[in-house]
Amino acid sequence: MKERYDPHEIEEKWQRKWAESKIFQPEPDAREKFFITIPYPYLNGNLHAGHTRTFTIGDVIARFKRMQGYNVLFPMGFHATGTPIVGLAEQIQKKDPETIRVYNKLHEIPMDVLDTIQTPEQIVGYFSREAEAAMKSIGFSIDWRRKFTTTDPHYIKFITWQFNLLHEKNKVVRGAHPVRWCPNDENPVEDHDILKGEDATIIDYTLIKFELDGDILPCATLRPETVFGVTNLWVNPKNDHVRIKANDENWIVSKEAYLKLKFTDKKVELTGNVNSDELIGKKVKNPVTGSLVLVLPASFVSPDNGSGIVMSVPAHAPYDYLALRDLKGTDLTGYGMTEDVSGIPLISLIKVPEYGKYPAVDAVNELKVKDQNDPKAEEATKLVYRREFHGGVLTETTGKYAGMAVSKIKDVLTRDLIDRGIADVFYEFSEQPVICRCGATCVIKMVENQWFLNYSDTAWKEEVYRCLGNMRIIPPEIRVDFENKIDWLKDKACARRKGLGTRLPWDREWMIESLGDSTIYMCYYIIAKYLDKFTPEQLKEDFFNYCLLGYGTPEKVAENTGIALGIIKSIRSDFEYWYPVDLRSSGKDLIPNHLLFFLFHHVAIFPEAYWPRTIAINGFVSLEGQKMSKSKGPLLTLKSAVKEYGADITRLYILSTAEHVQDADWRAADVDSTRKQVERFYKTAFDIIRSDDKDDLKLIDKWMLSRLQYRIRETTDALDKMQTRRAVQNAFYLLMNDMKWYERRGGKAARRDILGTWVRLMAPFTPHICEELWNELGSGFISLAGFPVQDAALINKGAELAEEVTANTLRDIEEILRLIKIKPKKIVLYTAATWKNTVLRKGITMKKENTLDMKNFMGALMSDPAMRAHGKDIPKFAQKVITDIQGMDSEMMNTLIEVDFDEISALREAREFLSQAVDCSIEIYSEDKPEYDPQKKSRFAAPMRPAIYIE
RNA sequence: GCGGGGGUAACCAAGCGGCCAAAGGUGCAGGACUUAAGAUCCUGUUGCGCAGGCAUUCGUGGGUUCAAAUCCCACCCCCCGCACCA
Repeated sequence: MKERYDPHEIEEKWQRKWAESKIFQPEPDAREKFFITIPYPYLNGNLHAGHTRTFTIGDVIARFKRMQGYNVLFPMGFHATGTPIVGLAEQIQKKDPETIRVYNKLHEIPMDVLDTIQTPEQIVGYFSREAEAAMKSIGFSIDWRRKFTTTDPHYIKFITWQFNLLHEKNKVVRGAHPVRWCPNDENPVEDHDILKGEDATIIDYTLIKFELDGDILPCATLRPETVFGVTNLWVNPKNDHVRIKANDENWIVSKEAYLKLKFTDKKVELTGNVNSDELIGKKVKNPVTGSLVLVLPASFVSPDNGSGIVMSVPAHAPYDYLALRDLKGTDLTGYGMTEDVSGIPLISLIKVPEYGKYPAVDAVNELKVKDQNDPKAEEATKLVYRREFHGGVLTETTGKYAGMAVSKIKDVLTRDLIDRGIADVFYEFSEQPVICRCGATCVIKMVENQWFLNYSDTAWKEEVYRCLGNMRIIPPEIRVDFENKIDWLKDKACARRKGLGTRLPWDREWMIESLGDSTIYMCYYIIAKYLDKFTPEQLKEDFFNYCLLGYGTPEKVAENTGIALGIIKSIRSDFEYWYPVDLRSSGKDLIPNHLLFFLFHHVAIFPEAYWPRTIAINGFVSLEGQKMSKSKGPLLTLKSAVKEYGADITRLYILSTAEHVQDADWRAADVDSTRKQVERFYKTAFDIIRSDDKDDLKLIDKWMLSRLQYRIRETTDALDKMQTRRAVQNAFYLLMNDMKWYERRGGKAARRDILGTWVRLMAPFTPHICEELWNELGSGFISLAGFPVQDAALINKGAELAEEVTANTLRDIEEILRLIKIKPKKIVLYTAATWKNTVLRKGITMKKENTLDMKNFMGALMSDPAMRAHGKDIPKFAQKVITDIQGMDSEMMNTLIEVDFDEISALREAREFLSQAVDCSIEIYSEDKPEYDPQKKSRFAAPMRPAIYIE
């Protein structure tokens, strides 16, 4: 080995040797298997620091498990399905300047190369080559024989089989669903297509059909239960209204609402204009209560929201109450009305703790809202809504719904009303307007005949729950996330009109959406090793049915497909060996989508024995505090990080900077300091390897070996819980500090031994440098060596206490010297008298028996004749001992009473060290027999705390 | 709004009932080494203190306990997700 640490040389060398010796290409054997997968990367860019983190965590666990003796399978593939790559190809072909800039600067693709990746196929080819090279350059222990891309013909056969199966099992069904739609492009709009209104969500209003002489006045509301409290309808005289035919009904709505309705699943046809005067002053029938109510004018009614016709519930809606109040004294005879509007009685239907019978009235008074045009009306509305939603209960007014919580009523009631034919659902953006990149205003369109995965199916959800219940989730806190998301998941459209991927086998104009085709592909890694043994055409349904599900017989499959019988049998037995997935480790962004679907599809397709075992989640990576972005920057590619720092330093840094779901922040300054630490590690190791220390083990060696056991235990425990940061802290930084102290204390004899363990402890994190060092220390690859196991026999509490006393004493002396600011001539230490140790032990014993108080303690002590000799010193000391013991944890107490610790000889062994450290001669006595004690300092000695006298 | 996570010293970040004035790293200051710089190693980094001590700290305000950064209650602030998009 070389004296100077050269990461790139070492890393290339060991990566070559790993590949040559094929040590990461596992085959089934007698060992217990461990199958770990990380979601394959999507090929619309280069791997970045986020991938680096997720994949490195996976690799560390793979290496850790391998060293623990598991037969580890860690494969990798590439995801290319969907629309982004097609879109990217179009942008590159168009030479879109922004795209060119992003891919040249952020993704570091040279301009001449960029010219050669014009088609989706070229893009996929380029990025998969780059990704593989990058993952190799950072030393991932991946079995590359099993790589594939989701656009491969073999894979398409696999997905075809899967979807046919799901279709048969009724997991794929037909339906309609609302999407954001650009009428100009005639396409659904995705987030990045939106110019304005990105945050707008689709909310569903209930449309309640009030009747007017054979016409229907639909009123959109988010609170359908308030239909029981309707006193009138509102129409804005300034708005334009139209009469339309909606399916078989005649509706009257605002002109704007008509335009929106055209995109819904209703067949609408314009049949004429309607003047506001034709509506205002008329009486309409409430379809739910049957009562007749007036249509009245109000200025707050917007034509853009809902149908443009609003039902009025003044008891619970501040706007309605205000508008009604505003009408007081207004002359309505122009509308042909003679009714006294001010006499309309309010109808209360919700009881809520914060308010009286009419919450809207109370809120308006509370906030002193002037009229319907006062901005505070909005505030009052939100306040009432919030309180009624959370604390409100429906009253008798609502008939059979009385007693229900407001928060629970909406879906139930809407369902009931739709079933009775007196309501509909109407979708509306939560914010308006929503503008497409092309400049057009977006609408909500019902996409018909869409294919769905019916995730909302409760029986299916139950199975997923059961699966989750038997799984390990890391970290455990996020289990509740999964539970919530399972509840929340609705049917998911699983087909698209464009993009790369697999066609829906029974409806070939649709492409299978790309999240659906990546749910059970982990089992495909098992097949992927054999791809040269058959053509895609040979992969018929019964091949998968047998190999993955065990249906049928291998002989029949061989006959039917022409695939060699032996191959079919091998694949099936490989599957039975490797499956299920033991660990799927992923970034937290995939929880509400991919990981959820991963579970759903596994429970739908496989028997319980093959359901996933563990999911682990990690957070994102930011750069110098800034959020990373593939499309906007900043971006740090894996390739450039490794190029600059080397694989081991990059790995160690990214693992040590954050734990679990926390986001990691990549800071160049900190990476630099990691590099220094790694260099120091290398230098320390180099010195030890070069040296030739043979000596008997001293107390300090025993201390160091004892510390090492503790670090082994912590590192192992941390890795079991996938706490990479804690693992690195223990295996690297804390152990490094132990080594510093050990060397400072003159430790030598155990160094080589310790290094052998240390290097193995570090091997999962920094495998290359550890191979290089192991090459000098052990035999074979360290990647295949045994992970250190704690040796309880090497734990030496006595040695640890000795070092603790030494270190504490040194600190005390230094503190005193700092304060008195003199150059000492001589320092004298006095260890505590025997009787004080006896008192301490007695105190601890009594504490453990829960009998320790001053009275008991004194009684017990004074009953001992040997103690009475110190009678006058005992009370004060006993008091101090009680206080000290109160602050001790049980481990410390046990150590102090169980370990036979000779304080004075420990200090004597450390005398030379202490003396050098403070540059002064040191004498050590026991308080029992202080040969030199001019200031009577020895009486201040306490166990583990020698008295100090400085001349 | 709903759901989840989080607020700890100059900064990042551990700790989640007791050796906690609080791990580790960074930064800063001092010292050792060196011709010097760098690297490395020590020491310090809330305040006060000429004997190892004391006082006050862990978002804010209350409470429980012999003992709270850690448990309970209320409040304030920050971050993330809410879909048909990978």
